[in-house]
Amino acid sequence: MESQPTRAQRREATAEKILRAAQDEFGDRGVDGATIRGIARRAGVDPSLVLQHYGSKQALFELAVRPVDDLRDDDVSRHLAEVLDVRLRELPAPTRALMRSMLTSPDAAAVMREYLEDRAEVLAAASRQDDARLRAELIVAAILGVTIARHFLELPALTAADGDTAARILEPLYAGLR
Amino acid sequence: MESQPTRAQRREATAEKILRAAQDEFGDRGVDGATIRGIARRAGVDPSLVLQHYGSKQALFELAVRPVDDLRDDDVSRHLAEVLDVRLRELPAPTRALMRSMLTSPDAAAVMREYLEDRAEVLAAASRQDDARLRAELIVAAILGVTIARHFLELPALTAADGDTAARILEPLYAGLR
DNA sequence: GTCTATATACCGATAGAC
DNA sequence: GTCTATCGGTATATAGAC
Repeated sequence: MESQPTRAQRREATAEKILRAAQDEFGDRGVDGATIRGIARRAGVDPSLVLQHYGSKQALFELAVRPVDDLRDDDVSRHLAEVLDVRLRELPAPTRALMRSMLTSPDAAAVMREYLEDRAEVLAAASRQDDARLRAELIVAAILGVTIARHFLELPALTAADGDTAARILEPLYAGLR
Repeated sequence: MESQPTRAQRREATAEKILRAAQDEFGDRGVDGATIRGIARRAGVDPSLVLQHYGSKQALFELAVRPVDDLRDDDVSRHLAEVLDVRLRELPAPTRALMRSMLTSPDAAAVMREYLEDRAEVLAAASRQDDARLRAELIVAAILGVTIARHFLELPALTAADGDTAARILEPLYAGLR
């Protein structure tokens, strides 16, 4: 119907490129440190296009940090090994952007809190312990700390370790949940 | 020798007041979010006095986040209960300022890494396990995550819990270190 | 549709009046 | 010693030229 890629398609492709650049920039510098200009530079577009497409820096941030479902948490017994294997390797760009900003942006903190509460609820639901909810929150908090120590602080032994080894050491935390 | 409080004493008192205000401001907004003007407002002094006393925002930050020795970690067996009891209650102002900025400021991240490495080294030294260092780093990382979840994300069950209960649940982590 | 130019608002830091 | 005034820089966001 149209010659080559549609105008709408080209516009869509540019928007995608900007969003990915935003995730990288937010992931490296945090909400406050990131700039529209920096995002545009990464995407290879004009700065005004960024706001043309997404309205404001804040709106773009909220799209950029929408958590990805990279974990299948239906199998609780495999939860730890899986999550650690994922968290110790590479962090998805939206997750990295969210974590980088959660201590300085109330909005990012709220998104992270809801995400962790969801995961804690799933974990606690499988248990019959009366303190299951506290145990579950301690587990997700511990994994959060390990992820920060690995990707943002780079503690040496933790950075060198693989997911299975770390999972074996943290395993006892899950025993109390059964 | 001098009438009432010395000029030097008054100057010292003002400097102290500014430093405490800076710890609060950095603790609430992070390095980037904090402003010289905001610190001066909290301290009830003129903005120019802040730089008059401390030279630059960065120099003031480095003084403000100097970690406090609030933990006696010579007794490893009591380590967990003690640290959790402290970390779950109130966070010292310098610690709070350091944690708030560690994800967005490379300098703050470096200070936090060194602090955690020190603590991990002390913990690992008491063990004869060959993976003691990794176990110790996992422990300090977990405590870091719990502290963030409690004071910055405010996970509900964790916020309501007391140190002893949380320590009892996390206790198995230490068993593997012996 | 894309980019240039700019309005508006803070910031850190400095110089100098009092 | 303390504060006023300001410099120079950078940010978001907008309006209009092309």
